[in-house]
This record gives sequence, C-alpha cells and structure tokens, in this order.
Amino acid sequence: MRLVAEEGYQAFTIARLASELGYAVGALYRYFKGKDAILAALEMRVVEQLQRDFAEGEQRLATHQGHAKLDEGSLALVGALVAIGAYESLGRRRPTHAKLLATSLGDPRELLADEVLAAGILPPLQGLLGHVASKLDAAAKHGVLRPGDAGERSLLVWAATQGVLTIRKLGRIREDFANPNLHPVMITSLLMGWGTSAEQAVDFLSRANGIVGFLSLESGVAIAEA
Amino acid sequence: MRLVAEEGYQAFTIARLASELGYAVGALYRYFKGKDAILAALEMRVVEQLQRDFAEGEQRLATHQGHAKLDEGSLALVGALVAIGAYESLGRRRPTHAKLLATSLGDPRELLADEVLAAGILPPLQGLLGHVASKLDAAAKHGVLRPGDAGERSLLVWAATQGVLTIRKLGRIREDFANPNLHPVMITSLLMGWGTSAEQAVDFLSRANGIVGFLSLESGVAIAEA
Amino acid sequence: MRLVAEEGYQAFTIARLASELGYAVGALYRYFKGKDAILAALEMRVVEQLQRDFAEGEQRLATHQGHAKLDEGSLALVGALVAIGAYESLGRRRPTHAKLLATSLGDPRELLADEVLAAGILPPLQGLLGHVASKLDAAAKHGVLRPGDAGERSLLVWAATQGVLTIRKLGRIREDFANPNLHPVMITSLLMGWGTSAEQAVDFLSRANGIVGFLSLESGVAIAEA
Amino acid sequence: MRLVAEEGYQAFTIARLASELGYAVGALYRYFKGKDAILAALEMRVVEQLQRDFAEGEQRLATHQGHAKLDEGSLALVGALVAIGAYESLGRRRPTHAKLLATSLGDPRELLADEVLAAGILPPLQGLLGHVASKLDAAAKHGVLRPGDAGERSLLVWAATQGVLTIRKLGRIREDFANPNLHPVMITSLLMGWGTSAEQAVDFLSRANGIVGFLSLESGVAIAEA
DNA sequence: CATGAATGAGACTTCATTCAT
DNA sequence: TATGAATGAAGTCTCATTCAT
Repeated sequence: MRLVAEEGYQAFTIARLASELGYAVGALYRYFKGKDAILAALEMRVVEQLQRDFAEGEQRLATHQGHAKLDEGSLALVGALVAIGAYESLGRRRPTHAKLLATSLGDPRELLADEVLAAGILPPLQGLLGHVASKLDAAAKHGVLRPGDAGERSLLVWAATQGVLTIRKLGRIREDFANPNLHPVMITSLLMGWGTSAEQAVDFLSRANGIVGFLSLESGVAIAEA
Repeated sequence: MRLVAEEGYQAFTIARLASELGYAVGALYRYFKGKDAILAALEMRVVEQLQRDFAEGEQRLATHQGHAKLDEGSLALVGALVAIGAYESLGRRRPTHAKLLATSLGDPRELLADEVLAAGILPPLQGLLGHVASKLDAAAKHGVLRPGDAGERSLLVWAATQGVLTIRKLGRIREDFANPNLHPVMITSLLMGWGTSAEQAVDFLSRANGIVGFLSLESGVAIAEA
Repeated sequence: MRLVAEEGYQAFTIARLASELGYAVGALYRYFKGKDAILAALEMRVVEQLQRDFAEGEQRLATHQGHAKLDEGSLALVGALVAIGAYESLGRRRPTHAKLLATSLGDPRELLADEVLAAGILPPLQGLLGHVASKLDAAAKHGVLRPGDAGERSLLVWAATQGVLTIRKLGRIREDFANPNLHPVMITSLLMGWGTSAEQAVDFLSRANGIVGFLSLESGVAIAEA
Repeated sequence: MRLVAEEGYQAFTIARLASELGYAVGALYRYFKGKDAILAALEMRVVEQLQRDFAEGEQRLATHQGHAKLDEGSLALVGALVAIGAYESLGRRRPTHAKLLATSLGDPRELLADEVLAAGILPPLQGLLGHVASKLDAAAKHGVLRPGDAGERSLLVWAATQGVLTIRKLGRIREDFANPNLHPVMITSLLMGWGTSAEQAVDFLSRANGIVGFLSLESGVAIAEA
C-alpha cells in the first residue's frame, strides 16, 4: 500500500512489490491468484479498516462525557457527522488507504474488475452509508432535521464529501483549489439546508470533530506527528 | 475518445487507435509527439467544448423569454445553476467527454503529467468556476442568498456536483447507489442552506433545467436518442 | 555534411535532412536512389575535394619561390609531405569532410556497402597514394632517402597519419591522448628511419607545412578563423 | 561478440541476440540494463582480455631462455615490441575482439556513450601505453634508442599500429591495400628513426614476434588453425 | 514453502520509402 | 518537379506470469 501511495500505480509491479517485501516474485503467487487479487485484497483491507474506524467513532461518542446533556436527536446527528468525519479524515489519518480508495472509487472499471468492486468494496461502503442513514433518520424523527429521505441524505453527504476530497487532490497541483475549510462549510451548508440553525450546525460539527480528532492513526502517521 | 470511453484506457493503445482510425501506426506521430500528447489533446478538446457549452447556456438564458419577470438577483442565481447544469449533464450530453474528464480529475498524477493538467485543463475549469462565483456573488448582493464567500460557494457546488457524478458511476455497478434525483436534491439542499426557501430553490432549479435541456448534444448522442 | 558532422549519424535521417535543406522528403528521392546513395554522394564529394586539395598543394609547391634552391630529390620529398599534410589537415580545414572520411574508413561494412566503398572512394584514395609513392620514389632515386619500396612507404605514411587522426579523436574524450605534435613527430621519425638526418627531416617538414598552411579552407572555417 | 563480428552492428539487435543465445528477449534484461550495457560489457571483456594478453606476453618474455644474453636496454625494447605485437595480433588471435575494439576506437561518439568509453575502455588502454612507455624509456636510458620522450613514442607506435590495422581492413575490400608486411616495416622504420641500426631493429622484432606467436588464442581460432 | 530465471506478448516509438496529387 | 501524408516493419524495453528446483 505504501508503494502505491508513495510512487503511484505505475510503480506497483510484481517485481517491485516482491523486492519491497523481501520475497521472491514467485512467492506472491502462492498467496494471490494474480496482480488483481493483490489489489483487491488491498482494497478489502482499506474498507475493513474503515469499518473499524466507524466502530471506534461510535464507541468514542458513546463513552464521551461531554455530550451527556445532548438530546437524543442531536446525539444521532453528531453520530452521523462522526462517521462522515471518519471518512473525510482518512486522507490525514491513513494517506495510503485514502489514495487507494479514491482511485478505485474515482476510476471504476479501470483498476479493478467490476465484480471485485461489486463484491468486495461496495457492500461494506453501503453498510457505512446505512449507518449514517439511520442516524440521520433518528435526527429527523426527533425534529433536529426537517423531515426527509434519510437514505438520500446519507448519499448526499457522502457524495459531497467525496467531491471535496476530489477537489482537495487538485489543490495540490493548483493552489487555487486548495481550501482547507471546504468540508466543514459543505457540511454546515447541507445541515442548514435540512433545517438546522447556523449555530446548531456549527455546534454539532465541532462536537463531531472533537471525536474524530482522536480516531486512531496509521502508526507511521502517529509517529510522524509525534 | 470513443475508444477510451467505450473500452477504457487499457484499450487505448497506439496500435488500436491507429487501426480504429484507419491509419497506420506511424501516421499518428506526424500529428502528435507521443501518446501523452494525444491524450492531452483529447482533454483539451473536452475542456474547450465545455467552455462552449457554458457560453451557449449563458446565451440561451439571456435570450430566453420566460425569465423576463425575474429580478436581477434571481436571474444571476439561475445563471449559476445553468452553468452547473451544463457540467452535470455532460455525462448525458457527451458521455465520452465526461468519462475522460472524470478520469483526469479523479486520478491526477496517474494518467497525465501534472504539467499538462496544470497548464491545459485546470485554468479553463477555474474560469468556469469564476463565472459561477460572480453569479453567486450577484445573487447574494441582491439578497437572493444570504451573504457569504461566493468563491467558496462556487467551489462547493462544483465539489458537490463532482461527488454526485462519482457516485452515479458506482450506481451502474450497484444499483443501490443509483438515484437520479441526487443532483437536484443536492443543489436544493445547498441553496436552502444558503438562505433560499424551498419553493425558490425548486423554481430556480427548474428554470435552469429548462435551459440546460436544450444544450447541444454530441451528434452521435442526438442521433441515438432520436 | 554539416548535419552528420555536427550532430552525428544518428541525426542524419531523411526527414531531418530534407527539412534542413528546405525540401520535402520526397524530393530527395528524385535525385538519389535512397539514403545510401546520398551518403555515397557525400563521400564522393569528400574524396573529390581531397583530390583538388592535392592538386592545389602541388600547384602551390611548384609556383612557390622559396624552394628554388632545393635539389630535385628534396623537392620531391617535400611534395610527398605536402600531400600527406593535405590529408592530415583535413580535420582542421574541412571538419565535416574529415568526420565523414574517418567514419567510412574506420568502420567499413557498417556505414556503406562494400561495393560503394570499393567503387567510389578507394580508387581516388589509391590515386593519391600513387602520387605520394612516385614522389617518394623520386626522393629515393636522388639519394635523399635510402633505397626502398616507395609503394610500401606511401602506405606507411598514410597508415601512420590515419592512426594519428584516430588517436586525436580520442584526445577529445581523454586529454591524455591529446598531443598536437604527434603528426610532425611521426613523420620525422619515419623520415629518419628512411635515412634523412634530423635536420633534413625538420627542414622538409617545415617547408611542407608552409605550403599546407595556405591550402584552401571550407568557407565557414575561413570566416570563423578570420 | 560473434554476432557483431560476423554480421556487423546492424545485425546486433536484442531479438537477434536473444534468439542466437537461445533465450527470450526479456531474459537479457535481467542481466543488463539495456542494449548499451550489453555493448559496454562486451567492450570491457575485450579490454580485460587484452590486459591479460599483455601480462602473458611479459611473462613469456621473462621466462624465455633465448634472451639470456640480451642487455637490459635491448630486453626492454623487445618487451615494448611484445606489447605492441599483442595489440597488433589481436585481429588474428581474437578476430571478434579486434572488430569490436576497432569500431569503438574508430568511431567514438556513435556507438558508445562517451562516458562508457572514457570510464571503461580508455583507462586500461592507457595503462597498456604506460607499460610500453616505461619500456621505451628504459631502452633509451641504456642507449639502445636515442634519447627522446618515451610517452610520445609509445603514442606513436600505438598510432602507427592502429593505422596499419585500419588499412588492413581496407585490404579486404581492395587488395591493393593488402600488404602483410606493413606492420613489421612500420615498426622497423620507427625504430631506425629512433636510432637503432637496421640489423638491431630486425633482430628485436623477430625476437618479439617469437614471443607473440605463442600468445594464447581464442579457443575457436586455435581449433580452426589446428 | 520459497526461489528467481525465464518467458513472450505487447507497449511505444522511429524512420526509410512510396505515391497520389 | 515537388510535396508531404501515409506506410509498416523493426527496434528497444516492460512486466505479469510460470515452473523446475
């Protein structure tokens, strides 16, 4: 994964990978049917880690003392934002994972066979979306959001977040596209569009960010930041 | 472009391209320095066509009779939505163009050298964004939107639209992600987040869609739909 | 010829040549059967110019006043040295010619078909050698040189000169091989080996060099040196 | 090496080489970075073998009984001639090596990058020249040769030999240039020019040739001559 | 269980030559 | 007489995959 993230897919050859792992070329073929299978396994690992990240977010939110006084609906909304935040912050927490995920989502049919994508990656992602949807639904049920299709809304926040990530990548090439506030502003805009006040939106978001900021990092990242 | 769009980059080899064009391999090198140059030229063509689409949208809006009674601010907002609609509808109007654009935006550093991207594609795209920003600014100045950073808002609508397009592609693989209403709902949510009423948002959007629906199509598409 | 000399055989392509000449590619094929024929024509031009150089050297020697008091044998020997000097100085007087000649002699069977070499280049070169041989013969007949096979001697001075030129080229890469005196010392050694005194050898050589120094130059060279 | 020598550089393609070796094309790239590296390795092999030839010549000279009565200066001179003889006889002893060496010396800047030439081939060649120079110096110190610049003289014999080899190649195309005595006569002429008598020169040369005649041959050549 | 040499199809690119205009 | 677009064989190099050891 490091190889892909640091030097691009072009550098991801079997020979290079084997040498980087300290194995012989042939050895890889004992464990994987071919290059595609390796890539697919990598993707799976990313998605599984993302699932654990979500669980961790939920766990932290549940055990966090600061939100004791929040009503159930608000808590649900913050929970949705934590999940979204876990997704959005992937690029900071696990850059290699983020790169891999972005590529396979942004460029389906090129990198991975559709079947692999459909079988391995999309279902978990859908699970995550379902999680967000249920939270948004609860928030709406408790009047924190205006009534609306929660499934659709979960798709919207995900799409909006994905779009922000895409543009963020362009920001590295042309700085006109670099705007670190893009994601919070995007989320705030959507929340307000769905009926919260500006103050609420900002409050929910800052609470969620407080949780997300403590999500576990890739070990290398943790060390680097220390 | 058809080759890339229909069979993917993996099928886009010089030999294949030449045979598809009815030329010999060497002939391509009279006109292009290499494969990269061909790809870059393709990208340029896409962006340039997109610029013409924008101009056409603005033209149609200006000459359209139905909006006579709209105040200046609303007209500006509809103008912004027309531009966004031109971008969003690219996949329907020119599928090959859309595929190419999506790939080069979604996967920078892989397909095209950064310089090509930075020099040829991003500047026009930025121009389009500037156009949207000025419209949004006018809308805010006339009280149609709450005051806010117009440049940031233009980035937001673009990002949100881009995210919708990404998810739409996944919808072809797993139908759970397929939701034809995603884009209008996204735009409506953002507009309401920025201060319009639900009725206004829907009204503006339907007016914009009326214009976008008449934007010129790829000839092949026009024929197919006829 | 300039193209070959300045940028090497690798740059000598039909397309490049045509563009340099201001002609179209096809035009060259009206005048030459193919690339080989062009190269052969170039070689011919070199050899013919060398023949004119020889004639000019002989002419200058004949009309030169300073050698009035020289006996016939010495004059013949100086004549031979003038011819050799014309050959040796080709690299200074006509660098492009020298490069071409050196390659076709140093690397037969690669650049030109044997037949071309045998038919076009070697005969004139042999004529030049015969000229040198007759001079050396006269010198020996008049006692300036010890008796000996003049044909063989002409081959020796030519070979020795050719070797000096080869090493001179290496001198451009590694300066240990660069020694500007190599040729005069070589000739002096041979002359002394054939029976002249050191003083005679030096005298003959300086007389010959006086003549060679006025041999005509490539126009470009003449301008540059002026 | 056989391929180059027998069919020329034009036939030396990767595909041809691989098929000749009984390997697949790709296999060559496990051992060499590219075609240039293969050529460079070939050159190195030639030069290294030449170094061994020189050492062998010196060894044979030292252990040879027949020269017991030679004075030190004469022995040194014979040593120089043995070295030169090793170089001159390369074409007979190892035709393929000779062809390769001749081309890379005769046509620098075309075949091999200058750096390769400068780094790999010229230094050993220079070492050989230094060897000859020291012998010639000793000879002059002991009065066998007239005093003179030994380094220059070593360059001269090398250049003269190189020139003879060049002309010898032409002799295969036009027999007028074929003269098997050219090298001994060249060496004799130079030695006499540097102060030996004709008898001495011939004696030294025949002693050297006696040694050179036993220098090791390419196995294939040995078999053929047997 | 691991090795790594070998495979060979296929990628991009070059360039001498042709030929309709 | 000249043009120059087009040809297509041939060149170098890459890399996923195999298989005897």
